[in-house]
Amino acid sequence: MPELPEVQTIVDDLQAAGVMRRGIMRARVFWPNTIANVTVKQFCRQVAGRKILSLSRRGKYIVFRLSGSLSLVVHLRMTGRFQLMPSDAELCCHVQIMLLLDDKRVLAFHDTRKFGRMYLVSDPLDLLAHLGPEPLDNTFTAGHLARMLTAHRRQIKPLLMDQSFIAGLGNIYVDEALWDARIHPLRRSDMLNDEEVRALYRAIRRVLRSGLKYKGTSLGEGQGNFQSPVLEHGNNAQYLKVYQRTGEPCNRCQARIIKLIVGQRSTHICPSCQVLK
DNA sequence: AAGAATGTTACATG
DNA sequence: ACATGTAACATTCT
Repeated sequence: MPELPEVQTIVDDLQAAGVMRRGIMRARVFWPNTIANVTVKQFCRQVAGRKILSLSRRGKYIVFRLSGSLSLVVHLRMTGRFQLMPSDAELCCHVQIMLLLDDKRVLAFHDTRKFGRMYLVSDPLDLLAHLGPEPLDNTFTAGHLARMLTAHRRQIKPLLMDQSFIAGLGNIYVDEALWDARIHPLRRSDMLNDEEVRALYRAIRRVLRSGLKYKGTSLGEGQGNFQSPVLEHGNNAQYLKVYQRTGEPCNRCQARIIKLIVGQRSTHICPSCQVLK
């Protein structure tokens, strides 16, 4: 569910809520499969007594750097979220992991579909090495994107969704970026002209910045929907131009938005603005 | 009640 | 080797 702006919002919220410098008294695991690379027993033993030194994001991963050269790396997948609550609060049945902090608060990992994963690693770079560049980094330029695109001959949408190509984009923001750049999702990556590549570069950064500005995209009130650790929804949904707007008029040309399937994912386009050449 | 859902990955096929 | 398709993970919402 969460893409770069949602994950960054979660990291920012946890920092603002004062999670850094807090100690972890103990951990409880309710869904063992959430722990990806060690046993539940190892996880609980390793995490207890450590202090949270820093929090950061890489792609759609959250990295908790802990004391003693250990990092807790979390991927929320479709429905993962963090909740901060008093230690005497009742835990929802979808809470899969619970971290008891030394200030009488609980950092709960809530995940209805149970696809989320946590890793304990000594060096996060090992786990994150497969990721492509950060799209909002200063070092990521349009020229850089152009070279990356011509190195493949793939459909542009699945390529942008590929985390080893570029990190942090998912189904919503890719659809939005392609609409913004007027590019059909099935266009071959190496066939875009310079103008289209520059438009795509600007569009990717624009839609991500919009998501960040409005603290993420929440599409409804359901269990799987995006919610930040302080239990707030993001406000970016109102600025979406195509995602989940099937049948509604295009903001540029009034043509009706249509839905198609690309790379097994639902895809929303304006059939008039985004033509397959 | 069938189908879809903000993600990733292993495996199969062309 | 590379591009693409399928299934799996598990649950809720429409």
